[in-house]
Amino acid sequence: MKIYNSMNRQLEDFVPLNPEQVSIYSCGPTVYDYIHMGNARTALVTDIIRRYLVYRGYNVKLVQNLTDIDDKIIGRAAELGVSAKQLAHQNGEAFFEDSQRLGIQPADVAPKATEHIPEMISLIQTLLDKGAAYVIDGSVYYRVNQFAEYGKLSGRKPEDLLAGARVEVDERKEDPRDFDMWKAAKPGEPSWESPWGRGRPGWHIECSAMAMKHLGETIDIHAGGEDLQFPHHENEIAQSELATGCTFARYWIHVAFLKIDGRRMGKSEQNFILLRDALDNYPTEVVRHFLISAHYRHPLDYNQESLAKSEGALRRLNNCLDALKKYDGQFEANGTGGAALQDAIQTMKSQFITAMDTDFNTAQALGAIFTLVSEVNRSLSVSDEADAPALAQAYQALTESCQVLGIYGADVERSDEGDVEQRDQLVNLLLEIRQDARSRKDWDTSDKIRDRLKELNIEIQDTREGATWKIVS
RNA sequence: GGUGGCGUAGCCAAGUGGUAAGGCCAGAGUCUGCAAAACUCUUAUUCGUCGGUUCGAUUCCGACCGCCACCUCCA
Repeated sequence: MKIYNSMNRQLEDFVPLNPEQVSIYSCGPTVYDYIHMGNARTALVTDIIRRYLVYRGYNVKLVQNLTDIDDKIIGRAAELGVSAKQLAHQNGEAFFEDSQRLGIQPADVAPKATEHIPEMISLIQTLLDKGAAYVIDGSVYYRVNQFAEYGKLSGRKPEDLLAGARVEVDERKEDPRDFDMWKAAKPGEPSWESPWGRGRPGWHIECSAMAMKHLGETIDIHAGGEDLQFPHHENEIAQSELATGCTFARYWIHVAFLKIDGRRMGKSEQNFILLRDALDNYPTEVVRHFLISAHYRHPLDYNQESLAKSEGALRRLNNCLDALKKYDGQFEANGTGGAALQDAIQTMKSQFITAMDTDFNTAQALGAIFTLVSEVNRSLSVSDEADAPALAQAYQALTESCQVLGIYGADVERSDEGDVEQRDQLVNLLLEIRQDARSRKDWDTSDKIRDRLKELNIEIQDTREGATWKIVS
């Protein structure tokens, strides 16, 4: 298995530090609002990496943090007239809810910054003791020139950083590159007691402290949006590695940006798409398919057309899987046919693994899946029962792969079981009556049933084996 | 200004030093009382432009054009 490590800007063999358990830290959202599609992309990439590692036999411990105290939260809370704590709590809960709706499996640990203040203070103190930090007016700054490797993740040289005309100059800092780990409290803002007076943690120290607390001094995979590479991840490395003397993270994964209608999604552009809004308009699997239709290191554009394409692709997949379902488990059925299909199944399996093994190439993996879908449809269209064992295998191979990607079977049946059963019986009764009418060539009655059911979002399909129906939206 | 990335059919998107996955759309067909749905088939001598290396490049190198991201809070 290979992972593109942004630390070295190349594909590297993935060898976990501890073969018994792969550790992953994923930078979660700052909970000043509902999460948007960009957050969702990063969270989904992490989810799929984790699912795939599990599929490949690894145990995985995933930590995904929530930044629940920062300037934006304080500012937004003030606007809304609620406490920062309350706002962060609400949005944190909403984040879990939205993630679940996207079919993201919960992290093993979802630490919150405000619940790790002692760990952060302790880490800051360690850095102060090592001379890698200094205190000014109750704030603590990291002394970047104490860390010789600063810039190694983002590939930036000190002079490049210093030359940046856009760096905000804080005259009190020794070096423009220095960043705060502890911010002295301002009146009216939430604050915590510390050896340097009341204040709150800086953004970067949160992740260093929480990652190390829950995963140890060295973690296998650290993931986040590409915008976090600098300065956030760079600063995490500086803090953590200077404090422990160990490599902080062995593989750095950066997820490319999601764009909206060709433009960068941003507050200033007024084009934020919230995940919950997308999920109100499209099924979970469609949104997931869209998000993995391009490789995670390439930009992806969110627009109606793209989502419609994913809808079409999912329809094709689901039709195939629905048709295949009746063969589920029939491995021992009679018949030796389906040799070509057997080959196609093996090809799909190996292509799927090759694709995912190569830096989690979900787009390529989807290609393998859909190639087999065509193969299956072809086999199904000749409808040779001798193929049953091969079709059963195809069903299993397909659902297994799709479940790694989370594009099949994620939806939960929401309706009450009893009602569903009764509805099914009623619809089947109508179909029976319609069939009687059809055998009398009473097309008026037949069409009326079809049309009226259509109005109720129940679509009848006349096939060779008789009429079937399904709910459409 | 510095750093990095991208440019593949109508659209989206994989990919490889040896001759272009997959999806959507479109066209044709199968099925059907009609329809819808579904399924099948077809659709890039060509991978931004121009050079170079090579027996051979979309794939490597160089230049150019175009687009984008980061350097500031941001997934």
